[in-house]
Amino acid sequence: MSNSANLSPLILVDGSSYLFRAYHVPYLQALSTASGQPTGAITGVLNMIRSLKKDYPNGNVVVVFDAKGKTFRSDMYPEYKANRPPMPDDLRSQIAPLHEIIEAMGLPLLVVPGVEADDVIGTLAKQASEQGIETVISTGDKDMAQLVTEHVRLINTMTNVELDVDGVIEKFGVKPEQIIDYLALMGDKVDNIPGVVKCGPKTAVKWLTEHGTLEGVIANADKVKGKIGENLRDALEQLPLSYQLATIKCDVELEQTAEQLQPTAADVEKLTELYQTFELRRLLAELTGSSDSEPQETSKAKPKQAKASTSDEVIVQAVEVSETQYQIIYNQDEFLTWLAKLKESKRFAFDTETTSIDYMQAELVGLSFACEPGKAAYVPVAHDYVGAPEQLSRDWVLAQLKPLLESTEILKIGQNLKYDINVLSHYDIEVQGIAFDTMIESYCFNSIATRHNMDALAEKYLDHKTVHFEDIAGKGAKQLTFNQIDIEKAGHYAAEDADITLRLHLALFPALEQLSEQLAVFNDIEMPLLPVLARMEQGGVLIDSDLLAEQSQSLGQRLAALEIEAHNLAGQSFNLSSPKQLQKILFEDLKIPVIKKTPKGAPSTAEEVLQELALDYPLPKVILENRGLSKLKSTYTDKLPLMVSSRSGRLHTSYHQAVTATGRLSSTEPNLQNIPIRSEQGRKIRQAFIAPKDHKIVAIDYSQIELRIMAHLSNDKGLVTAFSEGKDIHKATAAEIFAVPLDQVTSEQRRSAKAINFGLIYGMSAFGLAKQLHIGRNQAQEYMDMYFKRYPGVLTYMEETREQASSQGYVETIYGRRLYLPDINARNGMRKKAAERAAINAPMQGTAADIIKKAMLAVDTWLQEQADDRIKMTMQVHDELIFEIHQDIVEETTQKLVELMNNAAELSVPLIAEAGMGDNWDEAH
DNA sequence: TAGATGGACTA
DNA sequence: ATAGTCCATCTAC
Repeated sequence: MSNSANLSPLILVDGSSYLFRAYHVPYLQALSTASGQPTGAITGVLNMIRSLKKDYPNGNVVVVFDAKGKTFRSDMYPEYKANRPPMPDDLRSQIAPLHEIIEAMGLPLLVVPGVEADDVIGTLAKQASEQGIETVISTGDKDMAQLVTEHVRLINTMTNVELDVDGVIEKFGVKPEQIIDYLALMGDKVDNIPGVVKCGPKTAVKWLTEHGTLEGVIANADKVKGKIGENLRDALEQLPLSYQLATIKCDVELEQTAEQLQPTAADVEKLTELYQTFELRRLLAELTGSSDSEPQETSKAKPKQAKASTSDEVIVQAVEVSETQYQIIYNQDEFLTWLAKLKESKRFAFDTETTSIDYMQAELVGLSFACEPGKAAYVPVAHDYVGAPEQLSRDWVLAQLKPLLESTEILKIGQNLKYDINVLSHYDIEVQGIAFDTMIESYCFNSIATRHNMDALAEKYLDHKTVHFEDIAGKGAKQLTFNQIDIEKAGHYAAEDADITLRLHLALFPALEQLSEQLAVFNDIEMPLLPVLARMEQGGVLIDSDLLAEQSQSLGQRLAALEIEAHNLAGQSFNLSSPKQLQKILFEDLKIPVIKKTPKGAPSTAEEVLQELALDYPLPKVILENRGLSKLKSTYTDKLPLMVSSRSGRLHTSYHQAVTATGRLSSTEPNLQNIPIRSEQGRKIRQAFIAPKDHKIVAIDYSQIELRIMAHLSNDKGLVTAFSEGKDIHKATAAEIFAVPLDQVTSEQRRSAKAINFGLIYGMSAFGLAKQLHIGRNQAQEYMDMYFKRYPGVLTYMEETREQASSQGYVETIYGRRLYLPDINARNGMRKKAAERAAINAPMQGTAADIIKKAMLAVDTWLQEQADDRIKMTMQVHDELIFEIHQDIVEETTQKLVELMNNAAELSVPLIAEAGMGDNWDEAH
């Protein structure tokens, strides 16, 4: 790797680019000292420097930051970076300490006024190249690609992507020396550099490939056709300026040359002090050499642990793997050797490869395993393309594996294990010992840090880019299924899946273990829930497809009639379901006044708007009815019957356990959590969710669970009392706000109170409440003031929650499930306010989610004990569980289920579940 | 053909 | 005003 000149490579760190990026990493944003000084960006940059030093042990690290104030580019072009918001205070406050730390580490630190860090880096790289010194520039900024030469490479330390000359060509499609031309053509929104309108990377590459340079493109501008050609010609005058702005200056006058910038000895005393001040415990431990004797601080006393989870950093540490050994298994001996190894290791990671992502249709094609990092095996059993080698038989392999997979002693590690469990259940294997799902580990660790699919997790936590399924199967219509993929390619992919899953577990679980409450959510709620959800998915629900077909038909007729009526009223034919066409007709042709605009600025045709317009005009009413009905038809009556499994004759959803920010489940394909209920037409769809012969549908839902949780959390005396006395809570609220006796509350007053109660759960603003109730803002504010006067405990709770969110960067449920709120201290007022509302809502919504999950566990445990196939839990809809129960035992079973749900949590107010029963879901509700 | 947009459905 | 999923349309590739 080192070059012939045998000099240490120069490692130039673009400190400012990393500082900004680290600042925006949610996981880092939550970090601060006990006294509230934010440290996330400091931590991020230091971690990055640390990993650079590890990757380039003999490298000569130099760190460069932007200086304060304007640069020569602003003189050239006053609008340069004029759009940039000022630097947020919580970032600014991290810069000086970071500089101090870097200097104490003994690393040369350059901050040169009048130019940007890029220019300093460019200058040093050029000098180094002239001396024959290899240079590596560590940056996240694509503009730096212009500096790449034979002797200068870029490394993005956050993604671990290295770019040399060929890399630049591959990534950008142009050579490094064309990068400036490329940037000039595209312009830069962020830096406010003008470019050619509508010219993105694709067009820029196309032109530069044709004409070589910006000059070439300019010379040939008159030949470019179409709108984009006009745009190019419009831009001709300012393109030279854009070129100048995009050019990194490589002749900055510096006090020291590249050669003179050498590290000095670290000032350990100063460093220690700084690390202590900023509570950078891991770095401190490394500095004082105590890292190996005490790998984790968590095994110590409790108070320390509590502190560690509020202000300290929990690091996800990946295992180092020097090389990987992935094996494809074709014969019985090799297989049995692996089997013995798995058995011996007491825990292993596995993954199934199948023909479909739909668990009801999937057929097993192969399995992969790993029990030490870097080593994994793939066992193909059903690749059937022409010329596929002979493979072990699926039945034999599964028969051998069955005892292991069903053992409660041997622990399983997987990524989205619910899928594998469902697939294997079709081969008569009931997986047990389900201990670690890496998807859920990541979710419990931080629900919003990343998506929780394997590719994303590997990139984020292992710094590893996995082979993606599309890479081996292709995409679009001609995507192959797994059985059609060449075994050698498939084998590497599949083995990597198992290996990465194991490595993710080894990285994530120890991190999770440092957060005792989240570990409990993982161990006591989420992992036990996984097989329960698998059973519900597998069991499915029964629908009456004929009834839905009838409804589709009658909806179709009504829609046709509405369409004709709408065309008549509009005086022209148009597509009723096109908001765009409707906008034109309503607001241009019919000249109806615009009430509200969409986020993009177009006049809105949303329901609330049409509702209002319907008072004065006939067309909006027709559109409204059409909208509602066509939604019902396309999403429900047409679609649901098509999704019935031919295998079971029932409808099987997928519940997702790692999607929502707050801890709720979500449901897809189909979504059973948004089946209509409000409109008359909508309820008809619920009538198609039926019980099997001799069975009843029982639906049990929690009454006002989120408000009860609010009462519990706020411990407001009035609210707790109201619930304890079993009052109609909206009515009771109305009586307080409007200062009337309970029995004199009007229905209008109750409605307002109900809106306020909902508003509270949603982190209400006077603005939002006013909109909801169609009243003035002042009036809404008066209602709120009165509410908080009557329920002061709630006000205190809200204030404390905002305060807590702001100081620690997250809020939590009563079981300690956390939601991080990266925007809680945002400078942008809108984002900050939105984060505050989420902060208010999450503890209530999330605690409700925790409680119903606990109820599901209790119910499932009881059902397993009963082992009675006349009772089945079929659906969960956030605060409601739906069952199929044989009519002979429906009464006593329902009573028992209600009791289990009522006892799922102990709050300071009663937790009440209410049951309904019927032949279909509509009747049961 | 993928992604954005605007709208509608749920708790 | 909190949290989601899914649909049709339109646009850009």
